[in-house]
Amino acid sequence: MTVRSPGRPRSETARHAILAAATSLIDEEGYGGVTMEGIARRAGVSKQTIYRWWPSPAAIVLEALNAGASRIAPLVETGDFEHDLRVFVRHSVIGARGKVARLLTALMAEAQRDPVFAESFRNGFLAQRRAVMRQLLDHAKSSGQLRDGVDADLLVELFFGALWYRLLAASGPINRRFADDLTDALLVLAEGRS
Amino acid sequence: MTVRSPGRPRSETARHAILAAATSLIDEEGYGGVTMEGIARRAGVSKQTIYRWWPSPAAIVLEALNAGASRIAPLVETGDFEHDLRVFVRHSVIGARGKVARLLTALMAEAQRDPVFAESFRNGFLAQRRAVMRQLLDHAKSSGQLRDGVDADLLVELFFGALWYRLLAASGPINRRFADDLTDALLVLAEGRS
Amino acid sequence: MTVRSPGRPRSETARHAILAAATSLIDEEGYGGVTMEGIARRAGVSKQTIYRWWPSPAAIVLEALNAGASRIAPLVETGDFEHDLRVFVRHSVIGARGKVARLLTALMAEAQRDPVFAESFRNGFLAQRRAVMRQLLDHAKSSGQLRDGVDADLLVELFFGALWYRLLAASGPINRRFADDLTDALLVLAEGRS
Amino acid sequence: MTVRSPGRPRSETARHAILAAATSLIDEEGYGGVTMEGIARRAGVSKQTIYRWWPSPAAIVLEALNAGASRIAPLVETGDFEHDLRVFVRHSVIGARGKVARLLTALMAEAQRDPVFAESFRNGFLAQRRAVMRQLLDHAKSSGQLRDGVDADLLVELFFGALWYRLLAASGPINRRFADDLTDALLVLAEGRS
DNA sequence: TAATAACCGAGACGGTACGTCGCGTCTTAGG
DNA sequence: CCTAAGACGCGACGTACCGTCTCGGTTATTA
Repeated sequence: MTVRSPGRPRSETARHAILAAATSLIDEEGYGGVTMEGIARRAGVSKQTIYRWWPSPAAIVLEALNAGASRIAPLVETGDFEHDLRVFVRHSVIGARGKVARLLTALMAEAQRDPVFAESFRNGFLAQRRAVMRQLLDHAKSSGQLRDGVDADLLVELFFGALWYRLLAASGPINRRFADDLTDALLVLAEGRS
Repeated sequence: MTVRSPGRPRSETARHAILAAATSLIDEEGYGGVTMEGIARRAGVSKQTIYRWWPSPAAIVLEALNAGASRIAPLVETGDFEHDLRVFVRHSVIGARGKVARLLTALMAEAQRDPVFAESFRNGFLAQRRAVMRQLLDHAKSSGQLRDGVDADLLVELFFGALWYRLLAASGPINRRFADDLTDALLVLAEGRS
Repeated sequence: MTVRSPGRPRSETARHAILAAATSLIDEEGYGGVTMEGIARRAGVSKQTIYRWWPSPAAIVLEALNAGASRIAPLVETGDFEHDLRVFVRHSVIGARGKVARLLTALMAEAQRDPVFAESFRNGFLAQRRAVMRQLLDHAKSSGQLRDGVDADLLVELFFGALWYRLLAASGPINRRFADDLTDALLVLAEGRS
Repeated sequence: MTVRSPGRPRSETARHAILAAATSLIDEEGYGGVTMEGIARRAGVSKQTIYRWWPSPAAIVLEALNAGASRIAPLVETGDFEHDLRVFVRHSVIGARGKVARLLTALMAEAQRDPVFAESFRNGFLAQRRAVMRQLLDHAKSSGQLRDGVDADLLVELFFGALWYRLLAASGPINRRFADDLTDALLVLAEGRS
């Protein structure tokens, strides 16, 4: 028994046009060219409609990321730690290329300017990504596939740190090779291999 | 016999006032509040003077960082790899706190918006920091203190990745404990310890 | 056997609330602050309801004026021209003070902006007021109390002109003294007194 | 020895373009269509430049009126009261037609909305016009051309009242006939003619 | 000692985006 | 058929910065 409030319902058309406009603007003009005004123009929407639902361009971009990327690196566990970790890292790395990379770097940049957005980005998106990997490590620890005394949180930060650094500092290619190198290092730390 | 061009020389007073204004604005209002206009106002300087010497606020901030932080983690090598690495990491981590942290995150954010600045920041500041650590690893390898097949570049990225991720994602404290945890992990990877 | 159209009848509650909101808004915020949006808010009424019955804020204000001021200077004729004129002028002047003054000036201002409203205001309210005075003069002329060749229309315009000028230009007090001075001047022109 | 302040001087080009844009907009779209935005567009000028010098469209229109109409009814006195009054009235009436009429009604309307502008309009333009006629009457009184006990201020208000009422209420034509009818009435009141 | 040159402050200029307000229209649920 | 609620495209508001452009003045070197 859903209760419907009166009044004209929110336009899904407008919402999609706004998200699409934001992402296409990032691609074409870079994040510096993404403005509320520009999104409104391209989406054929009034500024008021945008401000009614989002406080900033970053919030729009974040929603676009979440909408289009719910499938990024969904955790698939077989129970074989090495295999699961390798798959997770590959998905995470490969999923952070191209358009998604532009969204990600834009959001991280904006989080440094806007404390309100920073809070939602860090506690939302970033924490969630860490939690996924953390869960994988926890299961491996439970099944005795990790050596004693492994600091799971540190492994998580090493992985995401390296990935984000590649994105933000453009210090090298983001490809399968990079993913596997990272995986190997993580395995050394997690399993005590040499 | 220094060659002096004719005309009024550049005012050091103005230069210092501008750098000071930029850093104090970052502290007080966050990076979003740092504008050419605001810097000119606070420094008691005309906008023309600023534009004559810097193309953007980020360039000013970068110069302020370099000016005030030339002493950050100058490499001090004793030849004992473990010790030298630990000292380097500690200096790097401790040096990236407080006001310096605000400068760093602001610059990394701006590099995502402004491709011109990005080029100078990545190839200048970031590459230089990596080179310092890289040198330390190279010396250790030369003296046989690293196991064979160690990927020095990967170690560098793991370290700076984790440090920058802490800065940008505010995922945890930036302190000596964090530095030593990182050092331990790096040693495992570099020396094959378990 | 009154014919009633089907459907929900018009809400008198809403109508009164709208008129009251409009007049109170003029008093509190001046005519510039009277908007359809603001009236709806204050009256607790939807905008649609207002637009269904009135085309503009001015139309609402005009209705409020007519509703609350039907008793302004109703012509009372005793047959004594001087007395009747004096009474009419006094009523007209005194009746154009306070809240009514604010309504009147607002309407005259709006008539300069909105040609549609101007037509109804000029041919309705303004012409009607002139007609009342004109009737008084016609009766006096019929009974031989005006000298020959008097231009009744000019007298009407001199009176309303002076009154409106006081209202719009705030060139002096609007009181009984002003009314009687005007009356005396009109009598000179109408009766040939000196 | 004029002291010049430093900085770029005000652009006369921009000033003229703004005044011209404002008057042409009034002609073409009516006063309701005169906005800061529209003036800026038509004048090819930034909004900031307008706001730097004028607080409202009405202030621009007032300046345009003063600039273009300094020659309106400049008092020309021969000493012959009847003649001088007739000329003054004719000039005042004929000068208040066409484009000037649109400026005048727009300004009077705006004075009802904006108390700040009202003050400058009433104490500036309107009071000045009254003062001119007042001076004419004073000189006539000094030379014994007015009967005793004439209330000069009342005559002034009767004249300007009638003129403004014609403008605002569109109650009749604004032409030489109207001017002379008014003059005749004023002479009756001033000289005691019959 | 003058001329020349590069700097400095002040501040106006044409622009673009900001975030808000009101417009008049529309689409709901409900009396 | 009316009402309230409220979202919609639209356009103006007044402000903040952008980067550029004159101005009047101030130090320097060079002739």
